[in-house]
Amino acid sequence: MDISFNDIKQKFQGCGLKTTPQRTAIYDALLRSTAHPTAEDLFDQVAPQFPMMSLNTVYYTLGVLRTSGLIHEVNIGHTRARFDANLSPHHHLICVECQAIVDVMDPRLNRLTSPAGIPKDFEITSYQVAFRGFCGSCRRHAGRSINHSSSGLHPTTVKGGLHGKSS
Amino acid sequence: MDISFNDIKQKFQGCGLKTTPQRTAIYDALLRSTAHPTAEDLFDQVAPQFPMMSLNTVYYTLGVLRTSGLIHEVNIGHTRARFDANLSPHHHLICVECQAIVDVMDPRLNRLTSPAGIPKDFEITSYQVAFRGFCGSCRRHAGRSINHSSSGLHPTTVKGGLHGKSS
DNA sequence: TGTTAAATAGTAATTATTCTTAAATAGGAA
DNA sequence: TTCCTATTTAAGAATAATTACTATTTAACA
Repeated sequence: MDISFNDIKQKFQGCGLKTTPQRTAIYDALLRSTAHPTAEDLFDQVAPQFPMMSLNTVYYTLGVLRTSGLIHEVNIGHTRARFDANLSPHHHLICVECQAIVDVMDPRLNRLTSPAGIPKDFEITSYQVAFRGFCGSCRRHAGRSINHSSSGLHPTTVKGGLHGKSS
Repeated sequence: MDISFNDIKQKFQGCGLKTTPQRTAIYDALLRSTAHPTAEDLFDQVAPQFPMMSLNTVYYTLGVLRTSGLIHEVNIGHTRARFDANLSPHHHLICVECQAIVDVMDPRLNRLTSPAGIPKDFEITSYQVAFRGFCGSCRRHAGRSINHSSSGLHPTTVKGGLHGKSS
């Protein structure tokens, strides 16, 4: 996920965006991260290089990048927006304790077929699976043992498909 | 999805909750709805019966019901929380234009298996698929024709499983 | 190099939600 | 049935995240 300044400049130009130092730094920070940072996370990360920068600029920049399709907004809970520069189709694993978001790149999840029983005139343009649970450190901290049956998930990966046995 | 006052009373008692008129009305309104209303939606719906009620009570009540496991909070975007009294496992279809949320009950979606490539110590407790797109009325209003290929979804439902052909 | 539309930074405003507190009340005990 | 108490309600204040407004600055193009 390494990218040069010129790559970023080209992407910005391709979207008709000016290449400013702040914008470049924010987008670069997001490209380097897999943690799905908040606007404030990015501000904290970039602010040392730009002592005059305002949090507002981060929000504005993220809005522009999102509108241009260079980044995605990921929402887990309604408290704050999280951002992601990984545009390849993927899904998320969310720790309900510490709110960590981990990318799930299993390509089989990208082959779901249209669900049954939905309005015929609804046009689906994308979908995402959000897996929720407890990350390792939160689980250990709480003294939880793993109990896969509670998820409704099959404990092991089934070769060749995402479905379990028909019930 | 019809439920009597005594059913509600029993559910509240089972969770150690007092059966107050406001709480009953809020939960009843949520049970009758499939629109995944916001706290304010519910307030508007219930307020005529309780002119003195405050929005605060709705928030408090929804918090109590959620903690008791009687309702779920559904988040689409970070702007506001939406609520759902439908506890049976299901998924959602979200209109990115008008923010409508439609339940997707296709049982095949409840049989996904553990995704590959995730940390071994992460315990998944649940998952949900969020399908995004344009509902009929928003699509017609914007003059969009249906283009299923943009979703990565197979246009037709494949009998017997959720996966498409292996590529 | 000059021009201009876009971007930045600072401040204020807005929105959704939570906190605090006092009064009211449901539900169990006497 | 009446009393007691913890819970619930309502009202207003407070908070957190985000957006709006505006003057200044700057990147990109001519």
